[in-house]
Amino acid sequence: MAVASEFPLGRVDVALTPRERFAEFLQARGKRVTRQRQVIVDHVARRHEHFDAEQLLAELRGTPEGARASRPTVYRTLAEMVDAGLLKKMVLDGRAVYEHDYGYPQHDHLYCTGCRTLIEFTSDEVTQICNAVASRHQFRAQSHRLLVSGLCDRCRTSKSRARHQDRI
Amino acid sequence: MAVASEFPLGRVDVALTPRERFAEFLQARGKRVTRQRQVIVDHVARRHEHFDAEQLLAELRGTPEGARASRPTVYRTLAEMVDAGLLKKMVLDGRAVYEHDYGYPQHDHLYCTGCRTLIEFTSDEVTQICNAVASRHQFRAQSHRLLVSGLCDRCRTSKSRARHQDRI
DNA sequence: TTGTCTGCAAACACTTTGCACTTTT
DNA sequence: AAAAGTGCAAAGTGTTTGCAGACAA
Repeated sequence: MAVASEFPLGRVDVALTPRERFAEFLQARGKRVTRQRQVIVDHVARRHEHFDAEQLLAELRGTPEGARASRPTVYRTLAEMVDAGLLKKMVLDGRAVYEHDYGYPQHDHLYCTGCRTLIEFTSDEVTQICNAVASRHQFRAQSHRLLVSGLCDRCRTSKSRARHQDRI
Repeated sequence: MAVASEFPLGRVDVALTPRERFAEFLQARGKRVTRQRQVIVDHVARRHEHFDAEQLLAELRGTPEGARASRPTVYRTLAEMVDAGLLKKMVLDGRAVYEHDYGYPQHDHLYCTGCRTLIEFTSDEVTQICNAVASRHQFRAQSHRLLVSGLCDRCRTSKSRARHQDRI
């Protein structure tokens, strides 16, 4: 059994910064480039791990007055960033989790149900299988999401075993 | 590119009926075999499609007086059935969706973002890839979930295009 | 100026919980 | 009789919305 190449994921060369790309997207839609939207893109661009809306909100609360945004605005802007192709959204344990999409290669995840850590991996084969299956069903595959859940080395050997195994 | 065998999914021979297996599970845990729990297993066993808690609840509302169960009981019992290995739970569009697990082969899904239909397919290769990736990361893979989303034939050609593409 | 955006508070959908009463064992 | 389960109403959680005032174009 062959498995596609795998490598540490990182930023790939892209023409525009996330901020620029978002501004472009907003303008194309007749939306406005507001202070809040910029604060959010910039902050998100600085992060490199997965995060959820409340986490982001909490982080913004810790920044100077002028660099904050309210809860509704955070939610609204995250949705726009997904539309803009800057972020990818997935639902885990009942809440939405975001990760960078812009300038990052397609990848999937290992999820440790013990410590709730996400680890990224890539596999071209998965994509190929998706396409093959889709065409067999007259489907046009637009994307796929593969989540392999289990226990990481640490959680497997530690006493504090996995809890949330039912909430994939 | 080779893709694993694929076949219409159906009930596989198993020793016990879902009702019996659930009773066994309950007894093993010192839980009681109540009228409501039986009503729910039986009803679920009769269904063969994917469903969510509110759907099930609505269906039970339409049955004779003695064959109903309250919302909390439905939610509690579905969780128990997942524990018992009778049902599998997945989260789609923000709500939990259940499908049979007992006596059914492992499979994955195509999801049409237009009409929100789920289509099952099997692929041994996916499982193999999961295991290979997991072991490379010192993970013990317990399960995986692969969702290929896109548009089915009908939705692709109809005018009413997909909406909810962001809520996988 | 014009129309969009923001933030507040309130509403939401889905799910879970506290508790007095009922039922299984 | 003892222990666990049920249903009701109420509380939660994460997320969305209506609307008046604030702001970008």
